[in-house]
Amino acid sequence: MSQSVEWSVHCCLALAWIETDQPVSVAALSTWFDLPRAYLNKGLQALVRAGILTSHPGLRGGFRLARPPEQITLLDIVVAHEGREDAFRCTEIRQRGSGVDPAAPEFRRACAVTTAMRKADLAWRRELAAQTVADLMAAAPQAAAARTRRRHQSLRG
Amino acid sequence: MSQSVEWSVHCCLALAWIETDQPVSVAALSTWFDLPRAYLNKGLQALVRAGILTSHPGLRGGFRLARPPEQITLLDIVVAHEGREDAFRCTEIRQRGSGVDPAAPEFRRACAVTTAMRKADLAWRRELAAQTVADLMAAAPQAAAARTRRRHQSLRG
DNA sequence: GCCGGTATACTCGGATATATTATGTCCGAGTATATGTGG
DNA sequence: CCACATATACTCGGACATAATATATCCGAGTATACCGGC
Repeated sequence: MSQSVEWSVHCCLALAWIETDQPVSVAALSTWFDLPRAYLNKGLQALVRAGILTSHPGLRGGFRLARPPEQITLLDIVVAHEGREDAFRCTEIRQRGSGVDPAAPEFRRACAVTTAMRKADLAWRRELAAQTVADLMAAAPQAAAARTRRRHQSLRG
Repeated sequence: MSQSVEWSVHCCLALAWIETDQPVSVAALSTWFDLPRAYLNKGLQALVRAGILTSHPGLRGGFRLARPPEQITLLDIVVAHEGREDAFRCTEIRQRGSGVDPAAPEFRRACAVTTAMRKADLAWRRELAAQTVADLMAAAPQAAAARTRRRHQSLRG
């Protein structure tokens, strides 16, 4: 899985802990987490396209959460990066080779292999969808939230 | 996910349906499924290293299942290709940046983000481990098994 | 007819290219702010 | 002192390189078979 997913989740957490409407620049976030600024920006753009964040150009610009942390799931963030399609791609190799009629009734039903894989994929997605950014905020230690707010304060000073 | 996973599962199904101890060459398998022979071989080698298949060189050589279909899970096959580690890689970015003491007590506990991701990963693995090749044999239409056996017969003729 | 040695055709296995994707970098368009100027 | 035009510094956004990985291919080492000659 893309590294950007991890970065994005931590950035969303930080933006949620700030508890303010003023945007946070990618420069600040990249400094806080010691990440390559330009590439982090690329990842956050994906979240903007997915409607998870909103971006604001100009001085004092940056990124904000597009909606409350309770309404942002891990699945949302993962899908923003990896896309909505399953990790397992069925290419229907059961229909390949000579002497196979693609119109045969047996192919009306989905491939058994694909069905099994999709079942696992759905379980994975179900767990991701059950965890919101707000849940992570509650699970993380208070020190993490405090550190984020401290860092945010020291921006203006 | 690697394409080889799909190929491997279908090959294991074929080997199970054959119901014989004589090995099947990668040449035959690649013909049956219309796949690149050499690259399919590479994928099956991974299964051999994982102990799922056994390989037999020489004339009339090929691949066999190393154990009964009931004892081969989808997780076994996936792990043989993708490795045992989680798709999500935690790089502990919570500890990065200036003014963070890596020895702080808060870091004794696992990263909340990683924990959430791992929970989803475990659910995925649980579903994969619950499905054996034998289960797939039962779920697939009889026509698939029959076609495989027919193909195997026509090898010697 | 039977046995043993040998040639052979076929097998896997790993070393070697190519294509695709992920990662990383750079610079420009655009905007909110700060500043200076005139009223 | 206030309003306004302007300059400016800072923002994101996408176009452009590089590294890593997945995909594909080729050729060699090794083996079970088939063949052939000798007994």
